[in-house]
Amino acid sequence: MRQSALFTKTRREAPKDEVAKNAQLLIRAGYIHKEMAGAYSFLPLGLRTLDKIVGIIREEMDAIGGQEVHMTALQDRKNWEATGRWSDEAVDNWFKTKLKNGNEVGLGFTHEEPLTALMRDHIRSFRDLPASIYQFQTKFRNEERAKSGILRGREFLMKDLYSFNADPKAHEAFYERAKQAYVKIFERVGLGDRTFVTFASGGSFSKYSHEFQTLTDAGEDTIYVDPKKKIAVNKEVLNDEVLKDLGVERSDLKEEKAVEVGNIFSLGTRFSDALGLQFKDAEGKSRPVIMGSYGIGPSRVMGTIAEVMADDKGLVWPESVAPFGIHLVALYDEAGTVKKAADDLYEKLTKNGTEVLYDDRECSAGEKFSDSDLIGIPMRYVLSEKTLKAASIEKKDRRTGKVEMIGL
RNA sequence: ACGGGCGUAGCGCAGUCUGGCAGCGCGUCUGGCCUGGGACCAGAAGGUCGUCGGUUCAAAUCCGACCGUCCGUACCA
Repeated sequence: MRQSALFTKTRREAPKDEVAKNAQLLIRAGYIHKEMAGAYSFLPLGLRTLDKIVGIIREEMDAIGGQEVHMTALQDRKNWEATGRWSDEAVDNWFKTKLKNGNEVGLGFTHEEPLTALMRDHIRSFRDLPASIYQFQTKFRNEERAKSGILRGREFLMKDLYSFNADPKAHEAFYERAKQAYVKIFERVGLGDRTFVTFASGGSFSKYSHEFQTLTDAGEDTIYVDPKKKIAVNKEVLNDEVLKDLGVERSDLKEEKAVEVGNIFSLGTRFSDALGLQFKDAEGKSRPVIMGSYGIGPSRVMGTIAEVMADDKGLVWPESVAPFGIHLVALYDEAGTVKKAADDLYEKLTKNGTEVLYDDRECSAGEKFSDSDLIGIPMRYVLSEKTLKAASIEKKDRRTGKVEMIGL
């Protein structure tokens, strides 16, 4: 991509209505645009990064047998009335709207109800199990107060997978695989070191659920981390019994602020009972399907990476999610020699399948460098009169700042 | 939902206390000069001072309501 053609512009200052670091940097660098409080559009750079995160999650979900679907955001109230989650008393952050005929519909904040209802058409027998279905979906939550940029919006992207098993044992086995897939996802997007499997309240069907919490002061959750065992406990459930269950000592725990980037939990038969999702077992007996739910917000993950990896100059993306692999910065000379060499290099790299953002703009070196730092592509190649004389390219690592000269 | 802050050019702000010509910086456009860290010089364009109402000879400025937005607290299946 030639930067002169990229429609987004960087800006020197953050808009005054953003305090959250992730939103400030992502807006300044031209990744996102704020539409209103808690609702952000993704621009070309931002969409590329979001798509990389989505791609990683998709690979890991497919690897554990997940099948992707795309459900509707509009929700039929009858599924939600069946589980008692339609009323505003039960769920206080519904977005609801009306059809022309006056019937009320909702905008989905999660999809247990409609998917359970959908699966009734496709699960009849134990032979139809197990199944695990997932989607990437825009979710709507009518938060009383949006905050923290893309870490907590009213509209956001969510990957939600739901598992369907014949018995608790099969469910537990899948749950464990999903947990490991999540660990892998957070490693791959560059958050592995600071993301902890965190024990949280389990609801009525299991003792615990598991949250994936990334350490950052920008987070809203307080967790207690055992760094040696690489596990954590959410403050909400911290007590002696839990400590005993997990085999950790209170003295080993450190209090930390964290953002919940993922959450998995067992649903038991709550939804299958309420919506009548049953199957015939080998003896011909009808039994409810055992379910689980597994969520990750890709947009929140993106904000979290921005939050924890950035430095004072701007964003710093891990290679796996960066919008481009190389930022080619050309410092043009009068004669046009640098321009020709840079154009050639850009063509060559692009043909090889390398994703290159080529700064071919007619502006000062300082501006190009500042923009490059702000945008945060992991590797910067500089081509100038100076480097051409040595028939070389200056290669700089955005994260470490390490510079080396490589042959052109 | 409660408490607090903010709303003036595309962006960041001053001006509001004490009513009296709509300002500055960045960005944009023109021309010049530059070209390894957001350079410099000259010129130009750009405004419903959030909205509605009130007070006044006169309102960005005072009063009221509303809207938007941020922070904190509460909430977060």
